[in-house]
Amino acid sequence: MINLKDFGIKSTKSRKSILDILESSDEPLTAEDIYKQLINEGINLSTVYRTLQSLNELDIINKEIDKAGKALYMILKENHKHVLVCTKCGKKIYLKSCPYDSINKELEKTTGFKVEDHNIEIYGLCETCKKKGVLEI
Amino acid sequence: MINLKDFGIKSTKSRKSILDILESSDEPLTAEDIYKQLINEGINLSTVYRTLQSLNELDIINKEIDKAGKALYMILKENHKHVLVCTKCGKKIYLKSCPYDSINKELEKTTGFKVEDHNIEIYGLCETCKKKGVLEI
DNA sequence: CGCCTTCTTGCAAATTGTTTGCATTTGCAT
DNA sequence: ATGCAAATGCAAACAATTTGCAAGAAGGCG
Repeated sequence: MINLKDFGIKSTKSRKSILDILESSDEPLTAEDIYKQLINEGINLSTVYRTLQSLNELDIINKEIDKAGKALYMILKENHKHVLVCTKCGKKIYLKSCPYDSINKELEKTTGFKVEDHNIEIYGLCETCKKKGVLEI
Repeated sequence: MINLKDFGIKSTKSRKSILDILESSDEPLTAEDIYKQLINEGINLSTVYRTLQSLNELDIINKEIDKAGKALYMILKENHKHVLVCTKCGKKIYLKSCPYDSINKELEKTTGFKVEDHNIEIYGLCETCKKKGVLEI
């Protein structure tokens, strides 16, 4: 469990709750998602946004923008940067490691580009939908 | 040059202008970008948005969301789906083909996931910035 | 060519997600 | 415990995008 004081910001009830939610979720969450889980604690939506911004600046969480333009936030452990997205049922399979590392080295040679980081979303059919697909034709 | 009637929508002056701009740009554009290039033609911003939505639904253009949450649109020729992004100067190098195709086959075997499509952004340093970086240390 | 229906447009107002100003409250170093 | 800087709530501001509606244009058909 992260201690926010170590990061130079005050450890408040709101922040701890928000961090808690992020730490226990294995899916990226929107500000709204988090806010809804906190209505009973009386935490303001602005506070959620401001906290998420702080956590992001401190590199405790990661911020990305989804296809609809909404911001998604998730804890930075080993980051889920490689995702298989099923185009039929929407299921996401998060990969633990990058299957492309070897190719990246080759890419560096051929383009002269030094690879530092990357995000990959692969679209396709999960095992279930793949099977169903065959039956439906 | 695309004929919009073939796609089942009316070919209006506004739409032709917007399509023209998209066709002659090799960079993704925001609705605002396009709108600014059309102020002298008196085209409304809503029209730009509505046209972009139609073109996107017809798969004539591609829509993606940038880090700031703004929508970027670009013509779908051979789609620039593989991009090297320089984290220093922001330069983008669009790759013509996917360097990972071989690995995707392997991925299909190990995860049972049928790969249909993917988007890749690779972050790093372009050749120029890579050299500068070394000197600055 | 002109008419008619249907699709498009302009305009202004609404929506959505996110940010900000300010007065009040809270954490926490001393 | 006390004081000050940092954090919060609230309401209002914002920016990007969407929508309702009335007016205007496209293009199929006679």
